[in-house]
Amino acid sequence: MKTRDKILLSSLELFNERGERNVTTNHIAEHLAISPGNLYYHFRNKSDIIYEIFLEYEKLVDFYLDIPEDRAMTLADMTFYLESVFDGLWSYRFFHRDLEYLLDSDKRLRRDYREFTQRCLTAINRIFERLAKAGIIEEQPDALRAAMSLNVWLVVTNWMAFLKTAHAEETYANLTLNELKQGIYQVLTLELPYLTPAYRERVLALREQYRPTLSDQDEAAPELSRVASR
Amino acid sequence: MKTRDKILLSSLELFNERGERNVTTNHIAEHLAISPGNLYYHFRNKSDIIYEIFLEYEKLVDFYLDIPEDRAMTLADMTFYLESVFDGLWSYRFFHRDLEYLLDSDKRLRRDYREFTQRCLTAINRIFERLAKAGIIEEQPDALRAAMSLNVWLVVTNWMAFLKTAHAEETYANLTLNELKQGIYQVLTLELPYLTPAYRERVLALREQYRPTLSDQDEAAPELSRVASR
DNA sequence: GTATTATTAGAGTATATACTCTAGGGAGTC
DNA sequence: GACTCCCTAGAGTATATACTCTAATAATAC
Repeated sequence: MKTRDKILLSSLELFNERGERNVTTNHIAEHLAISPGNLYYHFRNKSDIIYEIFLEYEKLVDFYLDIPEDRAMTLADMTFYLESVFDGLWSYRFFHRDLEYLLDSDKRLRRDYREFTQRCLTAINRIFERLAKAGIIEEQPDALRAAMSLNVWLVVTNWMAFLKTAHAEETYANLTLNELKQGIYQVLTLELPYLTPAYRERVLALREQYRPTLSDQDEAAPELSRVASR
Repeated sequence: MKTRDKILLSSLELFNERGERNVTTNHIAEHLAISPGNLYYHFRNKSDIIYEIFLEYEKLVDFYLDIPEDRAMTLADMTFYLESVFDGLWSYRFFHRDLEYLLDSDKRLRRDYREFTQRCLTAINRIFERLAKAGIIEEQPDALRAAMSLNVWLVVTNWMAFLKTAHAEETYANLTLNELKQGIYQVLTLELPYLTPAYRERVLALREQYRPTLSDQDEAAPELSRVASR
């Protein structure tokens, strides 16, 4: 593997583990057992590393959220979208942690992220449209669907931050993909009132699979899981 | 005003303006035209300053979310809760920006914030209970109400971050309290399907008052407002 | 082989940051 | 006046951080 790619990979790994703020370029070089000079030969600065990682993230999610138009949408499709999005969030989880600082430090990133958000919102909107067309949820006026999509986005992008604050200990290392996917429970909660009678039971059953469990939660905070799942 | 209080006030102001990460203790001292030594006479370290500011924030929100039990809840009450919470978010808006880093750097803060979140969730839950009792929303099973409350929390605490990323420019200074309160539109969107026929129209009208407007939004991102409000 | 280019090491640097230390001023008390 | 206590100034420091510079080595082209 090329040094350049190794740098990107290690950076992502360290950022995810410790948070971008706690990872310096020297750390990255040290972790790879290369010199700082070498690192700066491949990247002009730290921002460039982050920006390239973002481009990967963007590409991944864009790929996941590419909605085929040739057939009716199924529940399996919806599950795939949800699972994929949370997989993406997981793989690049450092990103949303320091998002605002990152956007303030890099104009390209701000611009691109803004457009990325926009595309995601549009994709969510389209998924709702298609779910309605497939008879899974009821048709809704455009304005409502847009507001619902935005709420889905807010819940999805904030779920991880919530989980981390809900933990008792420094949770950055502790968090698991499984816990993260309990966010799907919350997203499906948003959809509940709009389900058609034909699909209601099936979606409820699906949702049940993501219900937060006591065992997954931090034992030091049992009251939380109780509130979230009672 | 005592120097100690001036330090807290200036810190909050600078944190809100520039983000905690971009404000050093030396900046704070300089802004107040006092010496670093003086600052450190009053506070052992930066964490202590942040912690005390959090205690104020906590106190404020706890005060806002103290739900009286002696009478039926009204729409005006609900509006008050929503407005108050967003006022609080606004006054201490630096806090949620760097939340995860702050919690990782201060165990007291992590513990207290966790309990704070818990209290807020409980309060939201109680508000839903009382709204149901007052005939404003339909009664819901406990589990659903809990999941809904959590979604409200996620939307409320993430709304500001979303707004800031939606802006084209460094938006930290640009954001206004008015824009922030459009988050109420999103929260009311969550409640819509559960409203009783008796109150449906009134809440829709209330919600309309918070609908994001084009003029408030960044002109460089008109497509966003369109999606959010069409 | 030789010339050229790509890659790497590693010491070094300018700046920033959180925080310390010492000396002393002012106000009240005796 | 002297003593005490609270507060303040401001120079200073250890460490970290992003990044640079030079020289050398490996790879490739001719």
